[in-house]
Amino acid sequence: MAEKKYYTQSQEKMARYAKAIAHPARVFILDFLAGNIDKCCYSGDMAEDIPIARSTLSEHLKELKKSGLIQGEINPPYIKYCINKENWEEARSMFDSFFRK
Amino acid sequence: MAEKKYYTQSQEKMARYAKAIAHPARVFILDFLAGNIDKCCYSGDMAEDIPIARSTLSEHLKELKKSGLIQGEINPPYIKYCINKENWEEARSMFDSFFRK
DNA sequence: CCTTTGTTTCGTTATTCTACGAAATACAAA
DNA sequence: TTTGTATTTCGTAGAATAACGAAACAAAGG
Repeated sequence: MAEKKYYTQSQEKMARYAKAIAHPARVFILDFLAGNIDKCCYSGDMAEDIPIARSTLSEHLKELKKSGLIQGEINPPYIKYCINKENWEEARSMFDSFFRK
Repeated sequence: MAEKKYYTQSQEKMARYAKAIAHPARVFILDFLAGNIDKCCYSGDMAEDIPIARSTLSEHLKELKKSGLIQGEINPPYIKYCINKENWEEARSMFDSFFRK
């Protein structure tokens, strides 16, 4: 059944990006990765700085990947995480015009 | 018990603002209010454009108020909602520098 | 092949969120 | 005082989130 959508696609997308950022651990991770934008990082690098279970960290990374803000390149035996520049830029400009209204 | 906080106050605050924005209905409301920044709006004005129960709308407004992004002035028999300019500006600049890293 | 290393998935539990309608509140006007 | 209008709070239910440890996986090195 087609639910009646009163909000736009763009508003829905904003909400999705915001949700990805809506947890201190994920803000921390994004800050961490954004500060190393060309270097990228391994999950283990972050695990040393974040005192939560590795499995929990992994779930946060999964959430961020799902949102599109980061991407993970399998680079055995590691997985290299980076900011997804294209989506990061999209989110940046969406938040920018959102707040500029 | 002092939980070990690995994230900063600022990261926590970012997460709180993001959480407020993390629902399409609330993005819609904020767009609505931000577009009428000096005029402000009544809950009923929005209710006409948002096909959800008024009680649900009210809860979203409560969330937004709690986050500090909006404020409600009681102006009987209405309640006038507006963007809280000070916090709005704070959020704007936090997101701005967050994405600019 | 077995082990080690780095990481994710699974199973579970507790908490928080979202939504609704009914009831409550607050004030104005009749 | 009674009625009407605008809005919130309450009670409830179902869905989603967050956290953990145990188990699973995948590749490299012995």
